[in-house]
Amino acid sequence: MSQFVHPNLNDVPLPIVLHALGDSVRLQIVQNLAREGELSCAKAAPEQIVAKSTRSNHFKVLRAAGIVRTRKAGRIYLSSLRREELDERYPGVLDSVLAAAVDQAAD
Amino acid sequence: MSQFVHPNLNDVPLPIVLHALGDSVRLQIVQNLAREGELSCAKAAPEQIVAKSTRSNHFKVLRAAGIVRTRKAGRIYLSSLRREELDERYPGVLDSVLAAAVDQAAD
DNA sequence: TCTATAGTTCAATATTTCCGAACTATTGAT
DNA sequence: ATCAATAGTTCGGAAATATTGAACTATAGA
Repeated sequence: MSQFVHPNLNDVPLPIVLHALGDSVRLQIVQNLAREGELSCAKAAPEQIVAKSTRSNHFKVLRAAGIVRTRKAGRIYLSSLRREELDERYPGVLDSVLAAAVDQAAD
Repeated sequence: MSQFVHPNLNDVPLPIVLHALGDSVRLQIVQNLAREGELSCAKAAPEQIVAKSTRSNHFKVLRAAGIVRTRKAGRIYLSSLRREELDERYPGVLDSVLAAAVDQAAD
């Protein structure tokens, strides 16, 4: 049903962004999107890790934080990072987080 | 009782750091410490905002995330940012967060 | 049209966070 | 020495969040 709401980044306070990034599953999703570009929910966060409904909720959190944009393509939902926008609003934050996350990846 | 535990930053995963920063009260504490240097708990986070016990817990979270170091001085506990260490472990993260937080401050 | 797939929503449970109350330790005054 | 005040911690329960399975929606393909 719902076509998703993607907030204007000016309306997203910094703690919301950091909170969204401050979860290992979501951070992994963000990393995957950074590495691979647009991905389906399933590919961005394999279901072994969390239940399908939890995963869906993680994407909701990421969207609400302005970190991810999701569009529907057939029966799939493709998400991608809002990199430039985010970098304009909060310069360096996403970049440094992604750089820091690189050496943590355990897959 | 407890003399505080301050983890080695190598033992602190990135999501823990981001989670600690992803709360408006804690972020404000961090900003205050960045601006003023070493501060007592009370000065870093005035009690009007949250209960004393909550504030105490926020500091515990910040310590566990390796963001803050606390030492006892008389009946006061002085906390300060672990800036250099944090910057060595996660370059740019704290700096960009502090820079981004500046224009958000509402006091 | 029937079945499978991808994801959402909902309601219940599990986990976290927040708070007040009781406690510890230190200081300063009497 | 004792008493009162201050700064913070710890604890247990209440409030808020997160996670999950089950039921649902929508699309695609046979």
